[in-house]
Amino acid sequence: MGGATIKDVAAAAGVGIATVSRVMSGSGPVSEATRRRVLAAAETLEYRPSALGRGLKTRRTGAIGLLVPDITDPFSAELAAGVLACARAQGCHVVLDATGEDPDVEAELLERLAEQRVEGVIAVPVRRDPRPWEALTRLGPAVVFAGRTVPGLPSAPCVLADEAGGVRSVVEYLAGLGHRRVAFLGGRGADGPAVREEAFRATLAALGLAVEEDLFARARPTADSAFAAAASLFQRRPDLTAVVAGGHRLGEAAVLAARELTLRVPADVSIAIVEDVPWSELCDPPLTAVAHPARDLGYRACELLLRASAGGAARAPGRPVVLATELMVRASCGPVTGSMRTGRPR
Amino acid sequence: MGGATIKDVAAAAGVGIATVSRVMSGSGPVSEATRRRVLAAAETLEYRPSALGRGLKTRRTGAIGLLVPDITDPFSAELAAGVLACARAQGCHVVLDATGEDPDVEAELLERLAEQRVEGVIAVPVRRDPRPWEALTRLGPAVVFAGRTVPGLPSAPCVLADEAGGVRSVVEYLAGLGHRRVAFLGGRGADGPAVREEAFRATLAALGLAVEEDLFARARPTADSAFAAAASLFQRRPDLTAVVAGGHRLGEAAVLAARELTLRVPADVSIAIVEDVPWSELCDPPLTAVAHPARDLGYRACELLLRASAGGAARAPGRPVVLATELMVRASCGPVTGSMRTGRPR
DNA sequence: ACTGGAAGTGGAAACGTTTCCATTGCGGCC
DNA sequence: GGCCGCAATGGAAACGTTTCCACTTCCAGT
Repeated sequence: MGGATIKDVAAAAGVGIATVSRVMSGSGPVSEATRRRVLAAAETLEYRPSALGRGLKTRRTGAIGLLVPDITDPFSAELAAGVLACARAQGCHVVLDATGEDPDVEAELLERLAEQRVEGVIAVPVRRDPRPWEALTRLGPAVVFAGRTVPGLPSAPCVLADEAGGVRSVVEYLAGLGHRRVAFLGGRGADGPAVREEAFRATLAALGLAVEEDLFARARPTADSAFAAAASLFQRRPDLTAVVAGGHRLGEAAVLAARELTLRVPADVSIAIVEDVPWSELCDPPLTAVAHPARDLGYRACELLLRASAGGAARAPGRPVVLATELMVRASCGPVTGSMRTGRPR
Repeated sequence: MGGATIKDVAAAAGVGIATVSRVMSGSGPVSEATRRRVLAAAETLEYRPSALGRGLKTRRTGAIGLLVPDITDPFSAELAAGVLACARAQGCHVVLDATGEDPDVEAELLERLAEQRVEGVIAVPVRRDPRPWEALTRLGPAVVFAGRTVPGLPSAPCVLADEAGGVRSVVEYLAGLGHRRVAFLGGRGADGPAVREEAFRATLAALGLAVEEDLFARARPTADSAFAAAASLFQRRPDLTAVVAGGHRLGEAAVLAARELTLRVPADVSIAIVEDVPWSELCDPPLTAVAHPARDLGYRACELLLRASAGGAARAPGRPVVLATELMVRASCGPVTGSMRTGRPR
């Protein structure tokens, strides 16, 4: 019942275990007759080579660790789908875990993955501290960051979305529609990467628009906090004509808050969000959004990882791989009109 | 560089490997002084016990395979989150894979998991054929089905949502609002489990409502097909007053088709969907839906699995665990009024 | 016919653990 | 004052594989 071993197969086929191994892995020279006998025996005994024994001997497990903040989040899920696709194609398997944006959980999961002797780890990192990552690398596994970087590790291989470009494109789009008072709804803490807010400010400046601190709102990463931030923003600045939400949770909050305050979108206020989600086109009106290539990010991260763990030390330090974002123009942003909210009468 | 082994630690601490093993696993009696020396040595050498060596010896890997159709789907993702939560609490890790609703992929992934010597598999099964599952069980791993069953395996442990109850509750709700001509938008093939359509028919019958075949539409599992099915349904039966979508993809299609045909929801037609999704409340109007306890399903499936693989043969055949669904009443369903579409004039 | 080499095969070591068993002190009990 | 038993420890076998090496055929080339 405990599963047949290579010895059982060897005995059943009347050959040595080395020969069985050669047949199963297709490595050495084996006569056709022997191969058939071995295969038949393996079939009969329902033999499945043990990845444990093999891994122990070859020091290769074919395991990849994947650490995302929350598999329930569409970004994480798409990323995971990309990793799975690439891993499967390369004959690897993926050990998934969720950090919940908690640095301590992240550190513990890294320990576990190290024990599992994964060949590499793909992570959307939480911890700003580079040491756990350095420690893991020293232990063996390659590490590739996806979607975010760790400040202290500028040379670590990573695959990123072009956040700055995405934010720039949406701000330029809004400016082109005539918007001058554009608010930014950002995250506080680990959630909303500050990179989006930075890019927002930079684009405003580049376009020669005023940067009013009053038009920035920040929320903690809970639905309530996001809603409160959005609502208070709308009430504080009745003259704003557009808002960019720096994350899909924040986008939800903006939509809900606008609806609560009976603001018409886009007649009264334009809304754009930075992380596109499947439901943007189901909203009424459909939401204009910056789409991240999450699946590609995952696929590329996995490619990079496998190349790194195969190539060994020969790998170059490597610039970050940056994948383009795409502005999905839908219906939630409109031109500024004279009749807009508290804008000056035409 | 290849990582320190238990021997290295033993040498560094001046003890035998057995003692190191006892310290690391906290099993046997070890003097406090020795324990400290060993721990210090392990720390210095950055020793991480190898799960490979341990697994080989103990025949326990702590690995759980998780097979979902598509990790990108909210149901799968929530299920996975539940499994992860339970697995982590029990010190297990999860090997994730996506079947893409393809029976052959599913079979191949099962082979791989068997080689990995997972202790069990949690699966949203695709294949109607019970044999691959029986074969896997014979090899050792326990199997728990989640969300669906395999027709040929009535006694296999499984954790299900109360699909029938959910459908019944939404149909009764619609009937209570005065709806008499309620359409059902279902899936064809593996996607839309026929169990929902069956429950729909049964409830109609129980309520004494006519079951008109003309009010059933079926779509292949693509967005285009779903949209086409929904649109043609609305056009074919302008007199229908409500539609139940038997899946969230189909619900999307219904919403989009209604919008395309400029039907007002719920004034012209009421829409309800069977699988709740995060964006139902963001829709305008928010969608009434039957919510599945996907995360609990995953958690319970994992509990069941671990109990089965621990208890060994002592496990009872076990009735399926059925978890309640919940009708989330939102705004997309309204009472039937005389002015409704092509209903008789008041 | 003899030899060099290749094809085909089996034995045995090694991978890193856990665990059984044996060994050594040692204190307490009769 | 011996003896029993327990705490503390180390040695060695076993888990299932891969792979190096050695060995036997057998064939082609001389």
